Amino acid sequence: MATIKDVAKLAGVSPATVSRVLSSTVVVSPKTKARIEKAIAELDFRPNAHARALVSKSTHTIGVVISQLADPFFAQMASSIENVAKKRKFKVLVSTGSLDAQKELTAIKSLQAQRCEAMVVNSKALPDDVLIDLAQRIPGFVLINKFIPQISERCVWFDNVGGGKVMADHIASLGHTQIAVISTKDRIYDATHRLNGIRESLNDYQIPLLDEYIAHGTPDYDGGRAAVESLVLRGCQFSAVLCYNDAMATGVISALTDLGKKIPDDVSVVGFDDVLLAKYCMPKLTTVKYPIDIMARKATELALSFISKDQPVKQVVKDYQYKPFLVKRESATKY
Amino acid sequence: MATIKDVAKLAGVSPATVSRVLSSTVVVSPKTKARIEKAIAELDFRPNAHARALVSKSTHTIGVVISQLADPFFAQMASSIENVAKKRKFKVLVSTGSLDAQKELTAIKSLQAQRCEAMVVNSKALPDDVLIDLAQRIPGFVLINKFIPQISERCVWFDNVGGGKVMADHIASLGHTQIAVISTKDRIYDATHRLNGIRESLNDYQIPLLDEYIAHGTPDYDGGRAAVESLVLRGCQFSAVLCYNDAMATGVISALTDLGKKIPDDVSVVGFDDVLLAKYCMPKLTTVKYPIDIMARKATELALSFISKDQPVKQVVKDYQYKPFLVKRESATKY
DNA sequence: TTGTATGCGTTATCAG
DNA sequence: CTGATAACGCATACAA
Repeated sequence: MATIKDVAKLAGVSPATVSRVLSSTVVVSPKTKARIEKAIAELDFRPNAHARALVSKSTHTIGVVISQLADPFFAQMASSIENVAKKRKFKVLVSTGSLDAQKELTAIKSLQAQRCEAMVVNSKALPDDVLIDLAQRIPGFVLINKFIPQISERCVWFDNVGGGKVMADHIASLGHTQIAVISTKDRIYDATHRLNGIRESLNDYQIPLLDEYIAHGTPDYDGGRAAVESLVLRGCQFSAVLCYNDAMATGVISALTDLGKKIPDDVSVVGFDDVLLAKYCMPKLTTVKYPIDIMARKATELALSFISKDQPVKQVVKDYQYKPFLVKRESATKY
Repeated sequence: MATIKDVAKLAGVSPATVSRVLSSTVVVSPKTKARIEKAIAELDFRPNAHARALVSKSTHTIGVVISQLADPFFAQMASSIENVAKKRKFKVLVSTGSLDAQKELTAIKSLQAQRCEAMVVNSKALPDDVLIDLAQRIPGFVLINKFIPQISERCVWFDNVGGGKVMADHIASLGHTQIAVISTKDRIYDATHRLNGIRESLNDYQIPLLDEYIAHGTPDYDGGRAAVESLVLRGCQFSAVLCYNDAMATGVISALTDLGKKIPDDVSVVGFDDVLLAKYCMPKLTTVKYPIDIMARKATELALSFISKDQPVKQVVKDYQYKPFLVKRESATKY
């Protein structure tokens, strides 16, 4: 690939002058400018971003860490981030961490090696102290899925406990008393928080939640199916199922349907997240809204604001918590 | 952030020696090596990827161009690419082109500026001659969604015409004669090809396909719904609907259900792509499999092979065409 | 085994 | 308005 020198030679000027028309920051005579532009086009010259990064000490890049690209939830998140980044002329570098602390750290380090100025990370596995350390080292570091008091101003997070409450409240107020919960196998705090919320709510309603009524599975369609099977195997009787996410809920519905149950007439099912799928499936999923698009947008703007030279009005906000709310559709009804 | 000089100073050696332990290509005495590693850890030193790229003239990066990250189909594709890239220690740079020729070109140029060595691009809007030109300029350039004779060895593509045939054949052989087609509003050749395949098949079966039985909509759930409405408005009578993709198919099912139709008893619906959603929804979608995961893997390996220094056995393959096949599930049945 | 010097492709400073 | 020149952070050829 042609370099700036090649262009300079072809146009009969110095590299410096070529650089000037590239950045169009200094006035260059129209004639030479035209000559240079012609040379650029002729050679199909593309300024080397690495050389630029090196000398300008800035990359205009925002790094994103998520567990997996294939998950619709994360794809949505990455997409939202890219949208606001694009507006600010920032490149996006996506790295996946797959629920593994080592891999998450590797992903972040790789992003650091690329000298990302900002970083939006969804960390499922890294301990808080590591994240705190990272946040203090990286100017544009923002967490998008958890709250850590010491770096609260860098946390955009979702109230998972509240989310668990919302779904349990709904089902309880609908008159259900035999309630099963389907959670994820992955040992991640989201699941624990949601379960805690469910417990709190059910406790308020004085509805028991026995351990055997809590089943686990992979956080997808198949996991939902498997969890239902284990529930049935244990002889559990239930008229409502609260699921860790929407994908599991669709699996649950499928498995229950196979068992001859009507949804929601025989069994009510509630999902979590409100991904696109929830609206598509039949019956449409009653679920808890996780406003990941808004949150991702906020996180990106926040990260970018940290590295912006024009320091605007100092934020008074302590942290950025987003609240869940119920989206009532068709999969849950009165007992 | 600390540089190699800082590390060298702290360890009391020259930058060159630090570089040597980093690349571990030359033997360094255990003692100094230990000292250097201690310094690296102490300073939290992360080699600057840009400086490395500059001097080594290699970035170990593969660029990906897709229209939008949020689409499950593309998310799946990006994910597959990342998986094989990761194994080869390649970074992935994703850029979105959103069905717009200008934006697609910008995305590719940006990737070039980053000096991506390989590139897997899904181009919906760029004219063939531009793509040919690009392919000749960029060593690791691979197209993942179309066939262009002049650069056939860089084309990993799907037989969309065959896909259209497969779905129409299925429905026709099931005894349907009143068939509606729902296509996308976007003027992209995929849609045309699929439609051509449908026409060919129906022609063989001597089943007419009137223009008014072809409706268009955005390629998503809402577009599917809207298309059904316009079909009904026109007074079309049909017992089967062939859809441009799975998302539209779910919209179609939803709209028809609202109209009091039973799927598949009253109307059969066939999707396209076989994204995750197709298995999740109810009834489960009968659809045409688009093996995007395998194709993405292939495309990545191909792109990487083009830039690999150890030139293996010269490929005899002319191009990489993937064939559609029907996935029979629940949404289509006999007339 | 280690250090010195040079260059990768740009931008920025300083003369002219 | 334009041209040298230095510097960005690192890897490597060449010396020692």
